[in-house]
Amino acid sequence: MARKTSRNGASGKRESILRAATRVFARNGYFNSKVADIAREADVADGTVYLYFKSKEEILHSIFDQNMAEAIAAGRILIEKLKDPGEKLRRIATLHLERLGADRDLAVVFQVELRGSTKFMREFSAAGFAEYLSLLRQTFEEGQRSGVFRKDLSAKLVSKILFGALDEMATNWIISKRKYKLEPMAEVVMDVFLNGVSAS
Amino acid sequence: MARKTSRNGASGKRESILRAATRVFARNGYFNSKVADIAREADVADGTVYLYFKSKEEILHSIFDQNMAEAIAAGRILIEKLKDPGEKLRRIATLHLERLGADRDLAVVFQVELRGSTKFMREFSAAGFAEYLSLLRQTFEEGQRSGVFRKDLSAKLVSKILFGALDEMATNWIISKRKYKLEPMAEVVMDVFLNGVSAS
Amino acid sequence: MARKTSRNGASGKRESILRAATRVFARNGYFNSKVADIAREADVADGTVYLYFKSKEEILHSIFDQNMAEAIAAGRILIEKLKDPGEKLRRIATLHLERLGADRDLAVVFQVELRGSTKFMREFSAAGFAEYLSLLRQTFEEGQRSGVFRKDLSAKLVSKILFGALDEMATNWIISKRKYKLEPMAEVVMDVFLNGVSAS
Amino acid sequence: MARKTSRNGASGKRESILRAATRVFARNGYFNSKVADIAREADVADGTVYLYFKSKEEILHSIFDQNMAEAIAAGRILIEKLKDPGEKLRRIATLHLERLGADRDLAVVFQVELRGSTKFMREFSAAGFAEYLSLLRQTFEEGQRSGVFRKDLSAKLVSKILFGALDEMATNWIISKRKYKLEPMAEVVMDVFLNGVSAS
DNA sequence: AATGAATGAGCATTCATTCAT
DNA sequence: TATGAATGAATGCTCATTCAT
Repeated sequence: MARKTSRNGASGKRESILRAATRVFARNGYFNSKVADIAREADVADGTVYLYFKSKEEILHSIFDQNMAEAIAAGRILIEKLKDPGEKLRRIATLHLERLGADRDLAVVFQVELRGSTKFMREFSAAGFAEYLSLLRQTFEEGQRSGVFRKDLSAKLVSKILFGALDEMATNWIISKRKYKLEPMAEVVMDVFLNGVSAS
Repeated sequence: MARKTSRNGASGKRESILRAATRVFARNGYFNSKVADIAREADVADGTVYLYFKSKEEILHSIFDQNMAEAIAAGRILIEKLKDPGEKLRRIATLHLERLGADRDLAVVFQVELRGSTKFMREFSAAGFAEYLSLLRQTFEEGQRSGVFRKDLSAKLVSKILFGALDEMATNWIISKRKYKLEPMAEVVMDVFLNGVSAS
Repeated sequence: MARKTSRNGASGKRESILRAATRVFARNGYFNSKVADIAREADVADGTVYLYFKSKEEILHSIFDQNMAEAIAAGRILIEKLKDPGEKLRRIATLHLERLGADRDLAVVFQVELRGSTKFMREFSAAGFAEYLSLLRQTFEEGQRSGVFRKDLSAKLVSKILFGALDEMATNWIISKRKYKLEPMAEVVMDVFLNGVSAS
Repeated sequence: MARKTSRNGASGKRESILRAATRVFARNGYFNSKVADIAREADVADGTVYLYFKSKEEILHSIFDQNMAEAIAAGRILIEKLKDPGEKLRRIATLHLERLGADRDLAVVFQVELRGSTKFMREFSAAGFAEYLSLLRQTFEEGQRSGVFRKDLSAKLVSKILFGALDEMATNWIISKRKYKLEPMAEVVMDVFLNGVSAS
């Protein structure tokens, strides 16, 4: 038991720093956050941060990578058993806004802090983001093949349109002064989207 | 005459700094750009920048404000004479991507550099951006009243969906390794969008 | 006059930092000296140091380069009019210990702080130091040609022996607890040295 | 037996760390060498270093102390049976350069790394170095009494001159780009030196 | 004796901004 | 208006040392 706690304590420290960083970045912005702030929030010494991450920037990237990987994995499992491509996209869209809506700090980091550099945007594009877009595109193409979606549309472009719409919902939710649930927005987006891309 | 030249010289210097800053921000990112870089690029002394702008941040905001105001004004003129709300939206969308597609540096600043702070995102929301969304919403509502657009949709949400889709087109164009024209993307977006929101 | 003061003030700032650094390095050692200490001692802001020097290390190198160049120039002038090579070496040796003996801080930097890195030792060797050794060697060779010095000795080795002996005098003077004049040591060294290398 | 092995193992570890440190210091310089580097090179854990040495600085001092003590002991044995003071000094000088010439890493530590701090230079002076100089001085005085060396010279100064000359040979050997044997330099130094200090 | 994870003090350098000229 | 030398606050990262195991 003690050993298990110890083991958890060890790997838990990495997680702890990651969660602390998400809170701190969301609160102050990436550039205004000091590594010392993150360390204090995670209740570790400054130097300890560097036992788990090479740099402040790597922390930011790790937040993205880890969450993106989880989201994609969750999405794949969710649609695995479904047949209807439209329904699949609906589930993915809902999951997208559900996850961000469940953790405002994470949402701020994803919608705001991660966007501030061309450098990151390129890696962002290259890494998990491309895979996410790819998941959308493949599902759309499936629908095109099965005849439920218009074949005259570029699946690639269409998936960007869908992503852009969802992304804007999330960003607006972040900066909005009003409190509302993010996840239901998925329905509206999918209503317009599916209506726009359906065959016949 | 001398005074007029002087006036022009002065305002010309402000413009010159703004253009220089756009290039520098696009090249190095806002946080990595030094005021001294901007001054050198604009061919003025460091201190001169502060005769026209209160801070480095104000330069960034001015780039946004000025371009946003121009874009909205241009958009209003463009749709003034048009009757069809769908056509109006199409023109606005095309203008949106046309302007960004015509100036990659400006596009980088708009799509990347301006996104990196919650602080700015809020002001961004408060200022010209709200007005732009409002232009989209009013035009959509016009279409709802005239019966061409579905009345069961929230105009506010729908305008965000459209903006998000266009915004994503622009961002992808920035980070894409491939060279292509941005402006034609407006057609595809409008195709899906109008199909999705049209009544009947 | 005011302009002259101003001009001096400008270039004087560089000198001022150099002198301050010599004092600080001598007092605390190079590695324990903070740039902030140097700035305070020179009565300028921390950042001002970097208007005149690229790095802390460059300050150390500049102290060496500048003083070495001065010493060599002074040495050349001193021996210019002399005929006897033995007398020339005697004058150089005296100047060597005179200069170091006149400025204990400078001596500490030369004898101790500059020696602490192979990196510097190589540059040290490559730069002014080589020129100094060369001055000794040429003078010795002159004496060999004129028949006053033994021809069976390697001028290069002999000049290192002389330098080593003088260098050790200086180092011992630095670390000695007793107060004594450094410069007179030159006589003793030259006595043994000239006696050791004289022909016949 | 087990205990003896254990004892050997233990003291062997101390030696191992000392040798590792000599390599590491020679390679990177004292200030750029991390205790972790030394530990890795010695194949022990970081903390283990502190079971044998109080601090990083103590390691450096131990390298000096241990080698200096060995060198002096070896020197004493070497001259024990000799009669001629000149021959004694010759043997000591040769041993001096022989030892350094046999271990370049050790030579780098002795000639470069140990010189970088006034603090150490003082202790350096106080400790084994003084004893070494004293050995030279006593031998020289022996020669003065027996009439082979000039009586008008200060034995203390003369021993510093000899040390300085040998020291410079060693330092030059370290920083030289050319590969050559260090030990033969002793002959040349002794030639000049003995010629310079011999009576009549 | 040995380990190595954790600590936290310490610092060179940058750069937005000011202001005397 | 324009200059650019001077300022000084601000911080990511390193690494010698400790100590619980």
